[in-house]
Amino acid sequence: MAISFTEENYLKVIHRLSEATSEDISTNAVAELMQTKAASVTDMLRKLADKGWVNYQKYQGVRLSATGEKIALSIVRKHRLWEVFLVDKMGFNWDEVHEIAEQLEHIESDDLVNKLDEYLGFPKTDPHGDPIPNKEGVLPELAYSHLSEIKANKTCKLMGVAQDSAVFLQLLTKLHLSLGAKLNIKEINEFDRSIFVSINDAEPIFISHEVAKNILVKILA
Amino acid sequence: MAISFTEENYLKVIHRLSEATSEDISTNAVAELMQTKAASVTDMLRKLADKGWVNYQKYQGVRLSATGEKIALSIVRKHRLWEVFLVDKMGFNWDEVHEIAEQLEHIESDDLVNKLDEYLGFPKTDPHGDPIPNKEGVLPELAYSHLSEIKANKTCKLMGVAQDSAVFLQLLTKLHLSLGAKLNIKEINEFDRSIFVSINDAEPIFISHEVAKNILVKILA
DNA sequence: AATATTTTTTAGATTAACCTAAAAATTTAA
DNA sequence: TTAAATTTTTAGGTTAATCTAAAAAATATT
Repeated sequence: MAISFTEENYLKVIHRLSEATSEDISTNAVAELMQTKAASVTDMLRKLADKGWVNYQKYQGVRLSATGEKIALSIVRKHRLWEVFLVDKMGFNWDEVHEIAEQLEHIESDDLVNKLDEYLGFPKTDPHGDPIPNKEGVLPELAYSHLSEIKANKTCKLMGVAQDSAVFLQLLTKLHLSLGAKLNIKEINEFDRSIFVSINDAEPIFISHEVAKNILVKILA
Repeated sequence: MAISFTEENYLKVIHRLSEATSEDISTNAVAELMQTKAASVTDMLRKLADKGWVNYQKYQGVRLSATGEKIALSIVRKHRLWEVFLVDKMGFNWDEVHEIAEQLEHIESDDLVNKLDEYLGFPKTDPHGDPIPNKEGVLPELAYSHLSEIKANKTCKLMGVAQDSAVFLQLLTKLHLSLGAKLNIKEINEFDRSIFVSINDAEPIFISHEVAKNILVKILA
């Protein structure tokens, strides 16, 4: 069945909200991410339900059907592969690629996506550490921790970020925090849960709790 | 001023028709290429004229304004650069890339286009031999001849095609006619203007006038 | 449990791009 | 040079996606 640009964006947004919770997704939550009004969302949810891509009962919220999930994952796959392309091949910084990938994710050609995947060397994650679904739509489970939850004196590796906003990514760049960096938690300040961290064995720097919450790490020791 | 997907396609089509003639472009001609009805074209032409992208007087046909020409050329530039990408980097055949490039040409990011241009090595033509406008929108004049106009015993080089349809390109591939091939016209048949041509000094093969008309060549000797 | 608040839906419009059918203008041909 | 044929435009609708305002349902609060 044919799918429009807008329908794809709705499925993507519902998918993204569903990752954070097992509850049904509210109309208002979708409206906020879609930057539109609740009334418009209601219309669209009815339409998506008619097409069989979501399960929706009025006043009860929405969730993706199996088909809807498949479509959403294929869009996520395209988005993340194009981000890898933009950073690795085109030389963009990680904070510049989101908007362009939002456009590229709607290009329709399975053949192209799979060739791109191969050309990029079948990457497992995008430039922000987010996992890339494979051809079958299977998302590798990465199970990372938030830097804010790591105990003092632990060593870990920066594997991803919980937020793709340009301002956040630019801040990380200024702090010399990039994917793969080795992080050693020197001290956790009781006052505001800010931390002192040594990046790649350099002099420890100060990091706010807010920043630490949005950094995903793998514990090394 | 904001431009829609559809408006871009109209400008592209008017541009393409304008290349073949210095006359004003008729509503019907646009309708045919846009695969729509004349009435819809009239609506759109009025709108494009309001935006200053075309000069249009009712019943008199349409032509691109300077601004419109600029926009059209930037779309052509994107289309052709993406075609080079698809063939050179993704490994597609020249008859498979048109539809995908029709989608990619609407991706909006000057930065990306220029980075792509550089990544591809600033190509002068796309995989069909069509010239690629530079950053400033200047189209290199290539001035090729149609194979159907070349005299017997002349040698020439296949530089492009006058048609991008998959069926035509697939036929050329079957006949071993590809960009850069050296062609030697052995004989022109008076009966139907078909010709015998040797490709890269191989045994001469038979080519119909219809095919020859759509092959662009540079005369060597 | 009744009321107040919030969320969601319905009703009715709007806009872009398209359509059909009929009218008007242009072009071709007798 | 009028009549016929063709092309183009106008008039009036349709569909997808949106909106505002008001009504209905769900949730929270006293």
